[in-house]
Amino acid sequence: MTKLDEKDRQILRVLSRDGRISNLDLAEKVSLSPSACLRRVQALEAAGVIAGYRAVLDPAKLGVGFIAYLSVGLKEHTKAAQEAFERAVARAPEVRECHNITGNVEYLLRVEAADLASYKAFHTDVLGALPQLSTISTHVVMASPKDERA
Amino acid sequence: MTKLDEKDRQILRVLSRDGRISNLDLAEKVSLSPSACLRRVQALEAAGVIAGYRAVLDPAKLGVGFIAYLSVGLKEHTKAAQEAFERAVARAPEVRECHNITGNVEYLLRVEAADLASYKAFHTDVLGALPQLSTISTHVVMASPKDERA
DNA sequence: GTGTGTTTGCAATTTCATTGCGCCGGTCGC
DNA sequence: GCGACCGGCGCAATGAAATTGCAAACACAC
Repeated sequence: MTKLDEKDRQILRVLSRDGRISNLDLAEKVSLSPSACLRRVQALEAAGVIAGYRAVLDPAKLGVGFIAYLSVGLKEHTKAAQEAFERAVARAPEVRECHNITGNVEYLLRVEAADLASYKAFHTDVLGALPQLSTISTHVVMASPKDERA
Repeated sequence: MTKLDEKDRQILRVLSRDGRISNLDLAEKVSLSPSACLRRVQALEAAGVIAGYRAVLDPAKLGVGFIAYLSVGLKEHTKAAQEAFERAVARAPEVRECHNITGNVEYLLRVEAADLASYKAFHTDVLGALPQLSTISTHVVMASPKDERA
């Protein structure tokens, strides 16, 4: 993959909105023949520009009624402590995202749980079991006016 | 859609990892015939459990080298101020997510930009143009050890 | 046990993805 | 300027997959 041209960007725009559009429809949307279009998509996949495809699920329909972002600070900033924390987070299904950020705290987590009660359980059982944590603050999501990565 | 059974959950699990798996392969993975499997998928889509499909793009390959989360506080907490802010955010392509959260500040944003310079431009031109903001703090993402919603 | 409403698997049909091939436009070397 | 070369395109043929009708298997309720 040398460089993305306007057609490639168009394809990516469409696919990031509808990852399961048929190649035929996609080709029409970007004004290409199906074969040319498919070849571009394959090239984008091979180049890693398209990292994969996902179904977007509705949390509410799955019984997830509690979503929060957590700022988490560690006691020690050693490599070992960070790795231990990241391992724990990787294992916890409630944690959908974990970002290592700059600022007062080291991590920002996105946590999804069924309700406040199961969030509390997560807080106690998962977070409470980690000795390396110093500060935790919970920010409950009340709404997401924009969520393009949903 | 009455209720999700184990097969449905299995299907959702597979599709959220690989949204473009062929129905044939999916059917095999969940031990169903292709037709039965497809009908379940269609039902899940119709019920809104599957809200859609997306291609996951690699930000780095697209020239996005700067990702940050921003805590944003408003001066006034009026409905009008919130709506104005949300409208502005909806228009800004750099903002990929905007969550209305509890805590010291009202909003948490995820912003993606090409580099620090273009982030600064966003900060000045977009955020600087909003009179209703009181506090902004930027948390640069250094890494994302877990990002299931990517 | 029988009726009712679902869900399944099979098989036929249609639609789609995929690939080989020749064509066109642009580029480079001479 | 001219011809060989390269990259990308569309067309058409091929094979694979999605989709649907239908009858059997199943699950319950009565």
